[in-house]
Amino acid sequence: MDVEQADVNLAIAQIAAAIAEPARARMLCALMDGRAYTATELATVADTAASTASAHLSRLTDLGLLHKVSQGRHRYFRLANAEVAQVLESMMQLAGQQPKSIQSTTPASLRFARSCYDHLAGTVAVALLQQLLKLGWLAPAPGSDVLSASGQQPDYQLTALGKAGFSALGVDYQAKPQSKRRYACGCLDWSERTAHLGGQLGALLLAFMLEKQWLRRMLGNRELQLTDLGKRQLNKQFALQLPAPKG
Amino acid sequence: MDVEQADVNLAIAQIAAAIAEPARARMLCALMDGRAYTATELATVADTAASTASAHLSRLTDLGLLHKVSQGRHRYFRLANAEVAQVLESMMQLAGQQPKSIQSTTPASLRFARSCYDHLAGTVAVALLQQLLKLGWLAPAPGSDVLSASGQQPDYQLTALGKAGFSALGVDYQAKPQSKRRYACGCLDWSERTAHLGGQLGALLLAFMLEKQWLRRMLGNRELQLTDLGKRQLNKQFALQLPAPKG
DNA sequence: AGGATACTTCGCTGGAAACCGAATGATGGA
DNA sequence: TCCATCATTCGGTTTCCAGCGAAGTATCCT
Repeated sequence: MDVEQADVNLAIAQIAAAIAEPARARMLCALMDGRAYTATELATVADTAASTASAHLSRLTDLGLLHKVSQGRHRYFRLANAEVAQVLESMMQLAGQQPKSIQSTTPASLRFARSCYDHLAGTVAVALLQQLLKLGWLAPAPGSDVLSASGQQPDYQLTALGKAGFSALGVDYQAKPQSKRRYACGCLDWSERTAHLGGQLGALLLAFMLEKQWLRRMLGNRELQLTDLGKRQLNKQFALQLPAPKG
Repeated sequence: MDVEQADVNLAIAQIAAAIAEPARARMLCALMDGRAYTATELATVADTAASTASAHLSRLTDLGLLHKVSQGRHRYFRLANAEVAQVLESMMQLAGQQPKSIQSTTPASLRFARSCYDHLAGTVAVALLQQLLKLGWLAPAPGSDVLSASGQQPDYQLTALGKAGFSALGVDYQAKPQSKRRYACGCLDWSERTAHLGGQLGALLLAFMLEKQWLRRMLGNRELQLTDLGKRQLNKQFALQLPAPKG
């Protein structure tokens, strides 16, 4: 057996060892839904102390099985790529079962709409970003990884269509050159686990929606309430269909 | 998380743990060529003592990753099914390499043609069985697993075509009712690692080929020499193309 | 029948790693 | 600015298992 082959075997053994620990296997299975989870959540899934979970997550990340995205004081972990999912998928098949994901225990009202720093987050925000991309108002910026393969959230740029649309709405999309902040970028949504719109444009948009009474701040927390006006306007301006906020 | 999900995670962890040990990973990678290897060979691949390898192989077999076939004093191990190979394949892909197999160190002359107890084995025998199946002289017996999924080698039966063919050749395919021995069955070939023809019919066929001088016994070991006559006859009677015996 | 070969079982040892709690950064919210 | 929360690092304990050799069983080869 030649040296190169031995390397492959060793690599396989390392990968398998990373999955072999029941706590880590639980984490990885939970991540099979393709979303990102925080370290604390994964500690819950794994049923271990936070410190133990942290060590597990470090190992999985170092080995390249997971991808880590820091956002504020949270660390979001997701599967690094499709190949990792493929390995887990094939093992699940061998185990004779189908993948499931863990249940989210986030309060429904917070999941629906809330502020994320200075921009909108939650179900509404995720749907809005996807709609803006679908309508062609926004486009991924050149050189930006759409699927955040690099671990960075993608950048977006306004299209001509988007500029016209926001102008017509009365949104001053011409951001003041506020320091070096990114203009428009994806921001990982902690309830939906996919991106919503962040950056300067996201902040402008939230300010606009609050000013126009599409959204109302709830007292005491980051929850936002979508008004009837807001619901109608989102539907009218962006053809956005939303489910009723549960809870 | 519900109970059923926890079971899946645990199963995955167990599978991964079985692959995680470098020695076992080496064995499994060697088995990726789909052939069967003996415990001793796999101990060599794993670079461990025979006793250690035996424990590893037991674990892999108990977990359902390997299949064990006893033949004489040898134990042949192979991957249990395609799903296992799929898991390893995906891990190899993740490791960024392609599978290779270990080199066989069997003397070439022995690999080509030899006796296996009382029937023919080696490259010639494997090719012959496949040709008999292809020509329709033999067919898998009903209720017999063709791919030895049950761990048993498959049984075969002579078709009408086969009976006519052997009659014309002068092979007395009507075996004497020798105890309870199987009439025609696959027999794992230790150099080719796929089945050749065993059982009463296999024994009859070898006797016939020796009598007709298609094969000659070499002195001192189980090696058999394919004569020029034998080569011509195999080609004429069975349309069998053979590579030249190397070594 | 006897000797060689293939494999397994047993008992023991050593090293690797999973685990937790406490202490220490890092960040957001009031 | 202070506090709460999220996450990581550190130290010490415990559990697990891979490893070997020796002895035992099965099978073959002559």
